[in-house]
Amino acid sequence: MIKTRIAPSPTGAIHIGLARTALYNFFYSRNKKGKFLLRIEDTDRERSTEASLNSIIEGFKWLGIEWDEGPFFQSQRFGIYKRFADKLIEENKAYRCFCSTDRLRNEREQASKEGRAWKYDRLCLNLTDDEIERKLKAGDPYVIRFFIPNGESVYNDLIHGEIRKKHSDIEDFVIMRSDESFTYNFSVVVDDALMGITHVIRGVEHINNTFKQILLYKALGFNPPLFAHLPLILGPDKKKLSKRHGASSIDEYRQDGIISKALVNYLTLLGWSPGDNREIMDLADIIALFDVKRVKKSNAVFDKDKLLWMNSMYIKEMDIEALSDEVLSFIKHQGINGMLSVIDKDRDYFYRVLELIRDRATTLVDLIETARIYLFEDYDIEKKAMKYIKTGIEHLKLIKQRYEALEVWDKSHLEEELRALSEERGEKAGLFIHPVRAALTGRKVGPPLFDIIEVLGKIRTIKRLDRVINMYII
RNA sequence: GGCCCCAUCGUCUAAUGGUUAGGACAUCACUCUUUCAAGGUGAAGAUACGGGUUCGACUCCCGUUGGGGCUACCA
Repeated sequence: MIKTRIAPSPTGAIHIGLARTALYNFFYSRNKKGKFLLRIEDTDRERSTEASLNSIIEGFKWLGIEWDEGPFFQSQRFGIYKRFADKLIEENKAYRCFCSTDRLRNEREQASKEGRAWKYDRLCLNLTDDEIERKLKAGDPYVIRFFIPNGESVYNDLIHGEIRKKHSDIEDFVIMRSDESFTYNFSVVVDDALMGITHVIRGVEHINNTFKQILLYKALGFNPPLFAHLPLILGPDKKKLSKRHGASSIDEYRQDGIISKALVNYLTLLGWSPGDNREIMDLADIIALFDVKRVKKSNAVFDKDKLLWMNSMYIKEMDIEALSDEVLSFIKHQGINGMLSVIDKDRDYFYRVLELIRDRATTLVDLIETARIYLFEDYDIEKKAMKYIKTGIEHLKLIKQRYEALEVWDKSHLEEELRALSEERGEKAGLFIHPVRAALTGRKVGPPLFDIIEVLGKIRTIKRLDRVINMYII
């Protein structure tokens, strides 16, 4: 059985790249009927935070990502790593290094100034047992470095094919820090091996690490898993997407009123496509079709416009109940006051309002702002709408009288009545239509007028017309 | 600098070595229409460059250029 994992480090909110990697791992495991696990890589004590951990878990849940095992925490597994590190030292596959960070930094700086490459010079490899013993006794701080043997490594990347690298290009990297915590490359190998991960799917920035890790797998006596390296998601400037680019965490999109299904759908298509021209796909479709073999090699620029378009498609085409649920949970998540009780009072009316306004909304924020107008009677009247009202005040009075007397309240009767009135007066229907929309919604533009009036119902309509007319009586 | 990865419209992408190089977003035009959208129709828009291999190359090989990533006691 295959097993994949997502292994975030809790040093910030879920950014777009992490979300997509998680999604691909999740899809792949589901497609292959395997398992998917969550592991928190909190070996960096300095940067890991509880807040970040919570927002990652909450974010994955929002995206609909479900893990079968975990979360596991690397910070709780140092004992395990220690055993394997000790074993490597015993077998002379790793060694203690007492070099000061100052010396290392100076060497590196000097080398880069002279335009030459530098890797650790193995000074401490030549230490005699006596010297090591003495330093240990003196309590000198040390790190453990992994000894890179001579040779070359090759592996077959599921996306990129065969990639090779000479060991002479890899340095004896640190696996245990001087504070006895373990570095990423080491803990990730021990964990992936022990947890039975069969497929490691992650960003291309890890290709170089892959060779270090494969060497570690072998030194430790484990079989390496299969690797698939995903293309990067870039900002508009074609640099790796980051905080610099504005909204780079999924939380920001959530707050902007993006529906998680739309975000998932969009992210899925950044680097992968099913091969036919399908774009709008639900989770079941994606899982059924997903395969890492179809993942692109080249990086992709994140296009917010297309995300917004996709979000608007979801808003337009979702079941009305599902859309309502999205709106409700958004309101709760954002802590918007006063709306929930009004919606609950008349759920059917809310559905009709959503149906009326959904076509014109791009985000949940738009949707809620517009819904407000229909839900509350104290809606504001925009300047542009006010102009229509001013010039059309007499028409408003006339149509109000007619509508008060109207018995069948549906859009065809409403339209008939208004058109009859305008014809009687030899005027264009627009002279009525525009002021009425302006009066009823406070907006110059919006849905077709008779749809608005039908949804509003007779009571609200008359009340709203009165309110506006009265503004001019005083 | 060294190592590694990548290269189709502005962007996301499709194309067993044989297609008028397809679709989507964005843009523009037309259409529908009481407004604004949506929808419909259409336009414009790409194989980075140079060499090979081949009857035939977006596709395979080499080089150039360009872009990106990594180069820590971060992950």
